[in-house]
Amino acid sequence: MARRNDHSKDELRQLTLKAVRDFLAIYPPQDMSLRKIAKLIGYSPATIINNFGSYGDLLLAVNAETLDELHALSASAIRDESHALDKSQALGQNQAQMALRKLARVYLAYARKYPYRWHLAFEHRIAGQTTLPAWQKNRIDRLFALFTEQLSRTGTRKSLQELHIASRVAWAGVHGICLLAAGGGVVQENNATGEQMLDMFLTGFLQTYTQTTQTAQSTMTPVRTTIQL
Amino acid sequence: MARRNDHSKDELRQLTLKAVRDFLAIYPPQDMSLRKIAKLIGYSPATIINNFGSYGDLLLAVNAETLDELHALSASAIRDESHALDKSQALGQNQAQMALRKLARVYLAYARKYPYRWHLAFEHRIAGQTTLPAWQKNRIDRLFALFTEQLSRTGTRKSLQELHIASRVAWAGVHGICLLAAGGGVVQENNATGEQMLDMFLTGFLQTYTQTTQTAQSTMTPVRTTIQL
DNA sequence: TGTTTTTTTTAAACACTGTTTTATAGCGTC
DNA sequence: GACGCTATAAAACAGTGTTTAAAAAAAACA
Repeated sequence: MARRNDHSKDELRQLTLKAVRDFLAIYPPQDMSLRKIAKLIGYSPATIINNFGSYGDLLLAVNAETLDELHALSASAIRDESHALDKSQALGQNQAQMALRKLARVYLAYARKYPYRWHLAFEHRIAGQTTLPAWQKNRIDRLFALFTEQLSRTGTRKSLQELHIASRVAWAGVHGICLLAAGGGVVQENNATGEQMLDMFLTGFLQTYTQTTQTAQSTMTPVRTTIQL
Repeated sequence: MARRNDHSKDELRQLTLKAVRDFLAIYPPQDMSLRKIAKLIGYSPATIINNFGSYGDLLLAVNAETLDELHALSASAIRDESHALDKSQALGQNQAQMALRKLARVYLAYARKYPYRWHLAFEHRIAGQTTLPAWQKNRIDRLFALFTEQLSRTGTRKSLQELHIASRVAWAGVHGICLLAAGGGVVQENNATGEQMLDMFLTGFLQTYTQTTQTAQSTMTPVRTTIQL
């Protein structure tokens, strides 16, 4: 009915986001609803919509937080690795490889610690929206960039295109393994640990990536035509 | 109100499943609803629920179809590859590697052709259900088994545990890349083609997998402690 | 100070959703 | 023909996100 002035616009935003975070710490996204969050913060559903635009936009804001947090953790983990100089074989290449492994482990640890929020961030699609907003896409790209940076530091000469593809492959592999290891999805793996899978993947990937030079593409499989089902 | 006897129980099941398939050929899963499907087949919502148990169970049935179709296509693609004897170097190992590459391409082609159904099959979780039914889990395991089979045919001696992990890694990599290449999700990649990414992934994975023997695990990264965030 | 304007908030209405209940129309059986 | 059984759906229910309209408090202005 009337204005309350209990919280400022920004305070209410933070209050709402925290409520969602707390909810997703216990319950999966499909159990969440606008009205439940509204009740949790003691405001009406319409108030949340006024502040975020829509329920979908609220989820998008939560996802932005999640991606930011994941990025921050990843970046700091890499920074730690870069600063700790490996005395046994003080080579930037190996530092880069170690950084990539650490990156992968941070991903896995995050997906395990916040499974619902992690899941929501990577699979939520807005109802009518076919493409997600630019500020969200930038956050995804920033995550990719972490992989690209470290791969470029491995010392192997690659074309920009190859580097681009390699970073996507690295990310996709890590993501797929996290999906399997962190559960929450349809597929789930219990017999193999996520760490084992990540190690096997990165060992194979990095070994071939660092030994193959730009010009010697002959070790790569020849291009084939797309399969028609 | 009254019984119509237009279709038998099984006919109605097939009719409903086809309606869902047709719907998902055009519109994404989040636009679908029980009532829309009911209207599409000319029956009431309650009739569908009587036949499938719930809307969630209907989706589960659709997913079963999807997984069956994907399995059938994969299996036949592998069979073709196994029968076509490679005359240049008629070795089972390379046949297995080629089969794995073909497997990956079938996955990608399927995810591209039926993005919405593919997405639904791998990310749909029933609301209250924490674990999916056994008959569905078996279908997922059957997909993994295709990877396990081919990996075991590469001729490299591995422990059962290692083979198990490797098949999961292979699947996860392929899945992650399909997620990226087939779109539909939050992340999407346009600059790199799915085929390029699959080739790079499998080349790296298979090269290391086939060269590393069971006893020589020294090339693998030493086990580390789990990261605490 | 009193009045107007603006802003914040919500209650209520709306159009949906999946599900349950209840009633009924048709079929097979005696 | 009367009986039960079964398939079907209409209606009711509890929930969803969103829009509309109204009201009250704060801010701006006189």
